[in-house]
Amino acid sequence: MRDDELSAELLAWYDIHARELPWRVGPAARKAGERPDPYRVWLSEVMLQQTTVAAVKDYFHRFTTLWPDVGALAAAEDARVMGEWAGLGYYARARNLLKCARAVAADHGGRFPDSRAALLALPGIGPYTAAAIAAIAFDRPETVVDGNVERVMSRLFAVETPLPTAKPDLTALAARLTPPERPGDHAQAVMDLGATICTPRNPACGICPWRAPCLARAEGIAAALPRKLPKTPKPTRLGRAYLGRRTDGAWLLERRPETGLLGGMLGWPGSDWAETEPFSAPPAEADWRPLGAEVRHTFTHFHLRLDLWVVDLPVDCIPDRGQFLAPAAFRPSDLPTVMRKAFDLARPAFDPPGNARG
DNA sequence: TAATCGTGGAA
DNA sequence: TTTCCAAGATT
Repeated sequence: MRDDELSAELLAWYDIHARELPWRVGPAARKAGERPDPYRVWLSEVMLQQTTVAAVKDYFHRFTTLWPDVGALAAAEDARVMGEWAGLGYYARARNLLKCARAVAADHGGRFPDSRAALLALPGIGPYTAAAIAAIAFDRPETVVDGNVERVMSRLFAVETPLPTAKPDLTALAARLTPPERPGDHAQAVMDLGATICTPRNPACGICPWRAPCLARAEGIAAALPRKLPKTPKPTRLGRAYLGRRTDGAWLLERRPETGLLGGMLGWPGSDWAETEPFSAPPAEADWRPLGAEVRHTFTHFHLRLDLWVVDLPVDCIPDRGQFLAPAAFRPSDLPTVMRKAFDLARPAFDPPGNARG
C-alpha cells in the first residue's frame, strides 16, 4: 500500500472516530474552515507532555477559565500559576509556560508564531510540541513524533530496534506518511489511533484501519513493540519535613528554588533527600515532635520516605527558613502532591486554630 | 549523551 | 505491591 493510501485510510477512520477533546476542533468543523485557538493548542500540548488526557482535562478547564488568552496568562503572578499547576507534575513545564506566554506577549505581539522553527525557539516548546502546534493550529505539514507515533510506526513497519535508538528511523517513517493536505488532522489521527486502538498492552488490531498493511500484526509481534531498553531500578531516598503552625493558624512554608525537583513550588521546610539519613536543622527553634508517620512517594527516578515533624509556634516566632502563610492565603491544593500528602497526614495533629490545647 | 524531572491509573 | 506508562523538554 502506498504512503498516500495509508494516510487516506487513517483520515477516513479519523473522520468517524476522532476523540472529542476540549482543546480540539473536530474533523467536521475543521473541514468547514474552523481552526483551533493556538493558545489553547499550546496550553493543551504542554499539559499533555508525559501526562494523560484524563489528568489534563480539569487543569485545562481551570487554566482557560482563569486565563482565557496568552496575554492574561502573561500578566498572571508566578505563585498563582504554580499553584494552579500543583498536582500535575513536571513543574518546569509551568515555569516555562509563563516564560513562553511572556515571550509571546512581549516579542510576538501576543500571537503565537506559526512556523515550527519559531515555535521551537520558545521556552518549553521542543521538537514534538513545535510540530504539534504548527500542524494542528496552523495546518503546516509538520510531523509530530510522540510516544503514540513511535508505537504506531514501530508496529506498522515492524521496527524491532529498541527505543530510543529507533527514534530517528521512526521519525522518518512518520514523516513519509504525513500528507500535504490535512496535516493537523493526520497528526491527531495517528495519536488517536495510538491512544484508542494501537495501545501499549492489548492493541485492538481487529478494528484497526491499518490492520491490513501492519507488518507487526502479520508477524504476530504487535503487542511486543516498540521494544525498549531496560530501565534502571529506583533507589529509595530518605528525608525529613517540618510542619509548623503558628497559634494564629499561619503555616510555615517555603518557596523551593527555581531549578531542580519541585522547582518554584511551595513546600514544607526540611532536609535534603538522600539515600542515607540526612541531617537537618529545623526551620525555627521550637520543641518539634515526631509525628510517627511518614510520607511514601515515588518520583520519576527514586522512591522517597519522608519523616514528618510537627510543632505549634508562638505568634512572635521568627523562623530561620521559610515564611508564614495565613490560613486565608494558604490553599493545600497549591502544594505539589508529595507536600500535600505530608499536610494530609499531619493536619489532624493540630488543634483547630485559636483553640486552647487541652 | 544520559540524567533529570511528577503523578495517578491500570495491569 | 510493583511495574509500566502517558500528546517530552532541558541541560
